[in-house]
Amino acid sequence: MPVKSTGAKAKRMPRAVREQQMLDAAVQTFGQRGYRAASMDEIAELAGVSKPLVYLYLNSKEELFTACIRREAAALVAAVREGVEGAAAGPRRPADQQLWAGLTAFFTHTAEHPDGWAVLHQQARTHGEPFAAEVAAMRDEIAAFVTGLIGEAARDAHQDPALAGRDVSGLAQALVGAAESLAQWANETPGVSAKEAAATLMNFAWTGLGGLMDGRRWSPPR
Amino acid sequence: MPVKSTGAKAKRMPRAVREQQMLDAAVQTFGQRGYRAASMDEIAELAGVSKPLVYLYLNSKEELFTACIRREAAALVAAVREGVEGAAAGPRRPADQQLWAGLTAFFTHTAEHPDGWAVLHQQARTHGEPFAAEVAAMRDEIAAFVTGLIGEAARDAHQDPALAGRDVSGLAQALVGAAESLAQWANETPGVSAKEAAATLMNFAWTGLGGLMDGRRWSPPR
Amino acid sequence: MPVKSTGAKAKRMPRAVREQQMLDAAVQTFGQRGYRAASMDEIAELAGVSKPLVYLYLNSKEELFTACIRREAAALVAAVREGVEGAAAGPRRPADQQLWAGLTAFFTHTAEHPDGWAVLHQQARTHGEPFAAEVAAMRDEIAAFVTGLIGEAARDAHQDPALAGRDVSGLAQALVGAAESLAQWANETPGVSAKEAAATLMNFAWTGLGGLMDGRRWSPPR
Amino acid sequence: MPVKSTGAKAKRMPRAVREQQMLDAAVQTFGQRGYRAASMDEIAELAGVSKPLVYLYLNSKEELFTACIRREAAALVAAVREGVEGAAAGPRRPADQQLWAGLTAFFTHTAEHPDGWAVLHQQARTHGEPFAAEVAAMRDEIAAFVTGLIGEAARDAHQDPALAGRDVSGLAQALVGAAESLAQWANETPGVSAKEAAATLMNFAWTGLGGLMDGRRWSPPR
DNA sequence: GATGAATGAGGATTCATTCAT
DNA sequence: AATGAATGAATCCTCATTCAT
Repeated sequence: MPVKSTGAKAKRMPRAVREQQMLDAAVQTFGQRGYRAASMDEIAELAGVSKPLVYLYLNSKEELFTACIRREAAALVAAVREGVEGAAAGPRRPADQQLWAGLTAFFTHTAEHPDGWAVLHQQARTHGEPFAAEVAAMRDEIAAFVTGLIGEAARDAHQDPALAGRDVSGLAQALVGAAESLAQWANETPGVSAKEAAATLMNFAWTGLGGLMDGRRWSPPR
Repeated sequence: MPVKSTGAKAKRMPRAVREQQMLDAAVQTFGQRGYRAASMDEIAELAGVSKPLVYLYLNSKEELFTACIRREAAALVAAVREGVEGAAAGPRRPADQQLWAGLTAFFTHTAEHPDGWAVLHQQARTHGEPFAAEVAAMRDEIAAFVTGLIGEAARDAHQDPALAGRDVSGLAQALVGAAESLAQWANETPGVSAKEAAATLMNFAWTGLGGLMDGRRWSPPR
Repeated sequence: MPVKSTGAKAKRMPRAVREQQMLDAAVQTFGQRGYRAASMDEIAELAGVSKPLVYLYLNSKEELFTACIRREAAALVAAVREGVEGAAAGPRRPADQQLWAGLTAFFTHTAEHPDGWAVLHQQARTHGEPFAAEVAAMRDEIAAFVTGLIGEAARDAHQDPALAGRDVSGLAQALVGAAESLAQWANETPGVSAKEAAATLMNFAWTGLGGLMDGRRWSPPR
Repeated sequence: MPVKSTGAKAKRMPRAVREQQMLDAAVQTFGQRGYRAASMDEIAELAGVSKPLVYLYLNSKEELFTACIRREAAALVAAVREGVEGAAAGPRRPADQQLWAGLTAFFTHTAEHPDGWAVLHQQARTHGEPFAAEVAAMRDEIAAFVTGLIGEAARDAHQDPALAGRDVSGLAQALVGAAESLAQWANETPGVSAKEAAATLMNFAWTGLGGLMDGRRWSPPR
């Protein structure tokens, strides 16, 4: 059963397709080698094209990297969005279930696209303002999303949000950071599934949030 | 009028001192530029010595980097240890206060040694097994430490600590991620101090941990 | 409403026209960037055609450059010829006025086609025998022309040409070189008009020639 | 008779020496190939060193080129200066003989250093402001020098030098162009020596200048 | 008549690393 | 104990040129 499509040596394909192939190769290479260590030669070879073509379409290593970041960030945000909103055509689900769905989608996506996640989490943040800014935008988008969920949860519990706006922001930041770190850990540690990571975080986070909303606090001595 | 101070042009100093100067320069350079982008030229110049001397003492870029990681990891662990144990010559303090002391020490140390922290957290983990392993050892040491504290806390509360080893690893990861995220957020957001971030995290973490140890869990639907 | 003008997007034009557009673009690019720095990409874009078409019509960068040289050289020679002969349908003018007319035409043309002049004077002479030979032919043509004028001037003055043939050749070479250099200078220096340059040279040259023909000489000491 | 110095494979020489070798190679290559066509590879090989050493000492192609221009310009100016002043320890010579000495020195030097002259005259002027400025400085120095001589000559002849500054610039341009043209012609035409060409030029120039200073002018018709 | 897709070859520049002193 | 001199091996990027349609 010979397949005609996506074969290794397919020549003369439309630009849009080739571009995606290049981005695939670039994400993989950047993710595994790191931005500096990844060579354009390797990326081109992996994409099955010559180097000049990569430059013709993507202009420079920097622009190629930026394109990778944008694509992967958009894909991750979309995955989380879909996880939260996608399934529920019916009545709005409670906030905790929404958070759970989002976290699951997040961990699933990062587990399925480890290179993309490495690009976002490890590479983009460590190679200068312009790249970091690109990721910061995504992170803020997700943080805002989580912030909304926490507020909703407070209302669901018929409680005055005893949490000031800045508290909520801080918590969201902590949550996102924890999630990022856990995703990394889950990717690196054999035998840890996305679901498991999601459950761990959810367990920890939701319980903690619950406690906070009950008014339990911890105060530094003195 | 020979000067003895650590001034720039001090010649003929003992090997140990020269080595520390080189490591200082290397940590700074690796932390700010990244492993690949850091050049031995720059490091040697910053250390005020010639390149061959760097090679004479530290053999290769890889070994130099490893030496940096080891030194910074040891310093961080020591700082946390000292934060927890150092002050308390008297009776053992309650576990929560120990954890608070540890977190504060951690935050303080990383804030005061941003390059060292960058080497450990960003560079070492993204440049191949051998380096990552070095950091993993440190992380495990800290995780074990925290595990001990949690167990202690459970005993303080007369409860069985119902947390398995891997759970603890995951929690440690989450904590570090949250801490890092909060630290960055605190740095970027005007009006949020590092201490405040630490308190927020402690609040969140301790409440959550407390909940967990009380047996409160969150379970996925169905 | 189809437009016939030489507007940018006119499609399907006869070969001769397209070729001239390409040469226009090439002369401009070669003149401003230099032979090596000019890229076929830039030329094609400036000409408003695709690169393969340039190759279809002109075969290679070398041939394109040669075509530029030939066209510009021919245009310059024609301009000078026309300056000298064109206006005078009546009786032959004295030699000095012919020379003046030729120089004026020369400086005017080079001032009006700076890129073409740059191609001939700067680029063609600095990129290998084949191109230089092309220009040398033109230069010799002009030199011969001037040689004739000088001889004529001598006869006009009813003097035995006290100048041997080789002297005349040398003088013609000197004149042409001086003219070329002045043209360059006039192009580069704001505020120097073609007429002014022509007058300067004419003044200098004609006076000098007059002196020579009067038998005034300068001899090296000893 | 084996020679130990300047042998092809002399290793480990002091920096200053190596630098001169590199400049020698660079001048030769730039002069013959042109700035763009000259490759650093070729220069390094011709200099008998590796490419990195060229970069270590001279930083970039641009800086290397600038260094060439500076060195050659200084050498040419020095040669002319020495030609004019050097020999005459006694009383000041008449201006015409000084000019003759200068021209001869100029011709001799450029004939003996054709690559250096090509760098100055052909390459430096066609590759952007910064390089051209470097040469313009030299040209101005020489022009000022010649201007001085002309003024002196006028005073020698008890005449007001009726030449404005820009006239002098134009004349200098014309002279250089004529000289270069003559030099090339002399090289190509069998039986014409460089000295003869110099005499021809001197003859032409001095007579012309003399005429100008006598107030003889040529005026366009009408 | 005209072009989108593609590449082999080469060029400037940098870097980790080593000798010889 | 310390260094000035030197390089092999990449790396990013560009360009003239050609197919297949």
